[in-house]
Amino acid sequence: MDKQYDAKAAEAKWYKFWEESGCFHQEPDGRPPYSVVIPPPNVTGILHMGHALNQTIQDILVRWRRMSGYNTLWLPGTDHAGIATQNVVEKALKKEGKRRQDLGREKFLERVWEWKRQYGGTIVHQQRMLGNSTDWRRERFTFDEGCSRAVTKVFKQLFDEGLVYKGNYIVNWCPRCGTALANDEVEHEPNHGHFWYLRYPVVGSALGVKGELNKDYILLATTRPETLPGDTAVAVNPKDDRFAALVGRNVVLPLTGREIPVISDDYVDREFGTGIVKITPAHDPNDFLVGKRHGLEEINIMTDDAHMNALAGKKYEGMDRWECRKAIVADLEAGGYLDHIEDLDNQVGHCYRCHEVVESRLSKQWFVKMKPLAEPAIAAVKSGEVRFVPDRWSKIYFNWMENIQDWCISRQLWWGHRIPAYSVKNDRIAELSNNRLSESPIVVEETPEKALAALREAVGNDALSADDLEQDPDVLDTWFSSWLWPFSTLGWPEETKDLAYYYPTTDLVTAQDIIFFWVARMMMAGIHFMKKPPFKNIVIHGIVRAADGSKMSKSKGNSLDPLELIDQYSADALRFSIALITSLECDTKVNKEKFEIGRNFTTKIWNAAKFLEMQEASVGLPSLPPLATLSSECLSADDRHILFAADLACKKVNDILAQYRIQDGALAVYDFFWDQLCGGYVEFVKDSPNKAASVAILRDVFWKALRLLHPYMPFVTEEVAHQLGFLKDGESIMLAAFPKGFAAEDLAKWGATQANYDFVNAKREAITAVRALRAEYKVPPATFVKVTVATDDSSAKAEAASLAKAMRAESVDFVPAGSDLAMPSKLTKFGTVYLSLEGLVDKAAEAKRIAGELAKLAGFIKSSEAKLANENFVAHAPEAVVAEAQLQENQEKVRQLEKLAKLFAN
RNA sequence: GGGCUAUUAGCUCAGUUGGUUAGAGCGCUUCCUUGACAUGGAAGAGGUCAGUGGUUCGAAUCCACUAUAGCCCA
Repeated sequence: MDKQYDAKAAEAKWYKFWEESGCFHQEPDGRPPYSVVIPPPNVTGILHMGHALNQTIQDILVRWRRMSGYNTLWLPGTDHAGIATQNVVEKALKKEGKRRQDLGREKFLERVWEWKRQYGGTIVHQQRMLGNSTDWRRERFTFDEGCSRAVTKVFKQLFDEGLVYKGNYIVNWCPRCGTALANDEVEHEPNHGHFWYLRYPVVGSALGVKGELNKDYILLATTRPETLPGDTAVAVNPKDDRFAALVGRNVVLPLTGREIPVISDDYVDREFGTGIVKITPAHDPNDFLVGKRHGLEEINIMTDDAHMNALAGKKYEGMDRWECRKAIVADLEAGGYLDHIEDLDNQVGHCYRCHEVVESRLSKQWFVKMKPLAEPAIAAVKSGEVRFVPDRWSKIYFNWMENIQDWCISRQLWWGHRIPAYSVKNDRIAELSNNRLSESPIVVEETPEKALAALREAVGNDALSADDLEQDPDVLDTWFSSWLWPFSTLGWPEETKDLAYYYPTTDLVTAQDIIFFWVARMMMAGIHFMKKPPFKNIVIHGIVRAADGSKMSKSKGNSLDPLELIDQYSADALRFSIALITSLECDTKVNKEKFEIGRNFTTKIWNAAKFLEMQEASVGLPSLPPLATLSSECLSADDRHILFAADLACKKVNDILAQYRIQDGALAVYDFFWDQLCGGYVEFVKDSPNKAASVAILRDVFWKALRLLHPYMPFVTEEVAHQLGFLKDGESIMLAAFPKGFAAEDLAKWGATQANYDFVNAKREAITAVRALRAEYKVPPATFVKVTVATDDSSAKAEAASLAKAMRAESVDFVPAGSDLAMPSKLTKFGTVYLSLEGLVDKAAEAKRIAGELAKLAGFIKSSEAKLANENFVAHAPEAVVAEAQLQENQEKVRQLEKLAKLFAN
């Protein structure tokens, strides 16, 4: 083996091999399936730390299951990201001085597809760098033919079921993107705004705003004065006595002279502002609902790019909404309507794509009725059929699902699944229906041909031709295709073998921030269309944050690039580090230094492999005895210890991964490899009395360790497995069996027992104790010392040689337990170890140190005695005996220290 | 306003159904280049488990309240 591990070469080589030899791909068979669909990244995206974390977790689970005998599918793909992708292409067009309208819809879409062909592969290429074992032969795209068919079919079915409807409703509108947004595409952020207090004269009052409050005029507060021309009422709470006399009267809407009523509605918060609120049904979602309840007029005063229209009044027409705000405030002040202004911190909605301030806007949109879909999705989690990991996310899920609102699914974009709703052209309907209809019926069909047939029937005219039809210009929200991802990607609506075998998928792994966007909706779609929830377990992990806890963002410059980290530390290092520092319970804070952990571990593995190779060379690989031929008599305690430890590690890792405790698994395998294997056993092997047996054991547990590690560090484990000859050319560790530990009878035959395991751990404790004594008494590292161990354990003497080596002792003698030697000592589970101090020691300093330790011990003894004096403690505590033993240990320590105190006293 | 979560060593985090003197990694101090590995080894220092009260023989762990921080929804 080379002196150093070449990660870059190994990673390139093995990924190519895995992908080309079909290691990632399996076909349905008789084994149990384990399937996972990847959260499809945005096709315009590039790999970020969030992907690295999310996909590392998935790959660990997938590789573990694959090695454990499951027929495993991890399905990759991307989503078409309506707004984002359209924006990217529009930006490119802008450089050519064009707008998408200049090209026309068809030509523009060609451009987008062209862009997709050229750049859409970026992120899937980057995912390969991570080592993902995704089945690329099944890669899907939310806008590919199959997924698109699924979308159309679903839309029609929901329409036929009355669960999709078109309505004139208030929606979130992004004036920059020029499209409607779903509620959860709006991000609310704190804003330092103002409360403008306005006076509206009461109709019939002579004094108006100069008169008496709540008699001649009313006072209300608003955060959005520019919407004033759209006001159609002012409202008070029905329980608010202050304004009871005003309800039913009219007030004059300033600047317009329009008279609007004072209404009463429970929506109004008596404590907020003045307790009177202006109602603008066309520009505020709450006001919209109030308006519906009271039959108010809806006056839309803005254009779709947030400029004022003619209904806002001649003076304001054409102004942008912020400009108009200034103008209206100035005019209100000039007219004496402005009472005063206060500062107000509130929340303002922004577009999650472009960050423009979202405008509430009245428009015709398509919606999905969510309540009927949500109910079974709630039940599936309540019954335990689908489980959240960690469980607490189910509360968040319920909270959202139980307060669910209808989902606005139409988007005024070109890039996306066009809504399959058709009608007769507006200017043709009267003629074609023989003047029976003034407005065309809308039909929803999967193809234009079917739509034509349906419209012929609806209109009652068989002469209707394709040219008379028009399709709804809008497209569907990207999530309307993503929510079908777990089954559309498996071939639905076709009843494919894959679908029958791999659906429902097993685990879904995703971050907390898309539980609503995606997870909840997939639950609804899966249950509604497939009659089965789309997955059994929903594993939610945190978000990767910068070292200071803030969100990573390019604009802040605090983000880490996973590709850069791979380049610098290797993909294995990135994966292992991220697994080791990430708890499912909370967000992960990362900085560059954290990735050194993984890199150092890779180096350790490589060096340990080199050691094994050397040992094999010195013994002769063919002469290593098979483990089955070994028996207890020919093994040392350390041999038995590592066999037991390896067995323990295998069982632990399997158990931990079954609970999705990725971090604990990383720690367990790290501890086993570094501390047990390298720290303990390798040192022993160097001087093993039965070297051939020990090297054979080392080889066996090393191979187990590599496989335990493989899900975390796929590349280095593959490379080392081949270097050491565990695998032949053409084989892969990713298809090797995941270790489950040894057979119980083998462990028994080898004497690899818990007692032996504890014994060796005790022995290591004794070694540490002597090293600590050496350090305390400043014995130079090169000096050989004399050690005495007080123990009655007859097996201890067999360890004399290995103890001497580890303690750097010229002799290790044994005396019966309880012997009282006048030397510095430490109490260990192995026995009391004594260090002979033939060298020089500062007696005064020692005496002082010992006095300090005695004082500390006295404290412990006192508290132990108090416990034991407590009758309740003795009666209730099952560990009382242990506590008593503890007391004796402390008293033993005190005796030793007192003895030493005398030794140093003069 | 409604909901969720967190607070343990300088930092990032473990701590599984309450049970000896609370752990790991990084960082820090001291020492060591002896034949796998200085991307390493050895030994150390460092915590009244946010606070207060309660339950219990016993609380980092269970309960209540308080403080601080964060997230989601309205």
